Amino acid sequence: MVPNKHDPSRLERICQAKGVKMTGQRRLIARVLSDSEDHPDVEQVYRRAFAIDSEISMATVYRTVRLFETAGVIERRDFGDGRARYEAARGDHHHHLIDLDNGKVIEFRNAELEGLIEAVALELGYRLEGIRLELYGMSAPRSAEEAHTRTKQLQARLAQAVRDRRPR
Amino acid sequence: MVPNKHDPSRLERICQAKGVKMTGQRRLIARVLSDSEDHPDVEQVYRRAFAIDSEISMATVYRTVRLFETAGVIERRDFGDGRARYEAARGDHHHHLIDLDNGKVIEFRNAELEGLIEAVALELGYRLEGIRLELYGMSAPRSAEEAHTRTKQLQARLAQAVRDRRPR
DNA sequence: CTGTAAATGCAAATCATTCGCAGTTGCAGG
DNA sequence: CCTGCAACTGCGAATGATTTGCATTTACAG
Repeated sequence: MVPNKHDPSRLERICQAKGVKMTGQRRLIARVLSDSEDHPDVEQVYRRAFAIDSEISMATVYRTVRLFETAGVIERRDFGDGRARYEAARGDHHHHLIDLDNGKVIEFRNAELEGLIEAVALELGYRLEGIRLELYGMSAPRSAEEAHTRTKQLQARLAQAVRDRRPR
Repeated sequence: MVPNKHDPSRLERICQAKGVKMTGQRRLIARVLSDSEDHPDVEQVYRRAFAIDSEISMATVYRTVRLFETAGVIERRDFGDGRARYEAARGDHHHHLIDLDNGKVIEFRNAELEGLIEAVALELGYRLEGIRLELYGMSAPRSAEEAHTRTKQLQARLAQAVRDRRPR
């Protein structure tokens, strides 16, 4: 029932346009990344691809993801947990806010902020080539009660973190 | 000539105040980090410590640096080159601008910027707990000529980077 | 001075990622 | 539709940073 000439995923089309040679597994990875709305690490990409077609290896995922990145088709992210995350490259620069409660990643953009950052770089005598901005925050509580609960949770979390370090 | 009761380094004093148990190698590492004005990685810390007293192992440096970090005495940095850097924790938050020409790290601070960032977080419904901001830039050329040279260098650099990926 | 918990050194183990190599495949040119 | 070869893939072994197990040493309270 699956059409032989499957319609290419968004990223596959972009690869095509950029002249990146496509193969079965590259198409698959392109599709997985096109369909992902989050920031999967390589293993997640591998698992999602494997679920569709088990004819793929980690090595190829690593190679392909690297290829796509240097081709500018996807972007690498590093949220400080020791493994690379990827997301489809969109035209805009956006930044990330990581929710310390649940690890969720919220994307945002702000022209004023960007302008100011560029100005700061210029002031230091530099032409800005890249920004890496991540915010870490707790979703603001609506009530004092909620705030209290949250504070206790945070304390517990921090104590735990101190105990077994090396966040996963 | 070295006094037996050596005067404690700044970080050693802070550890003391925080109740971190000190030993010979911890004192040594505290001194090395106190004296470092840059952002050494673990191997550099090890080398600098080893140069003073070879009675120290990498494992201990790793463990101590981890200990100091969780105690809030030093801060871990990650400039995206795959190894952790450390610097003594100062009271202020500051950010880093990495010079793409020579890898030098410039520190800066900007209240306006920080305020704006906090506002952005708030706007998203979050209380800001941490910021990670790194700028990557090329030192701005003073002349058109210099600009041209620089552009060519950049192109060569980029081409090279594309070729052998994995920045060191 | 002594006992014990904590710290250290060493080497082996982990973890994410890359690489070597032999076998497979995509596809330009016939 | 065939051919040939460069490019691609899978596998497992190699890397590089960091952590850990364990036997030994050390700090220091009693």
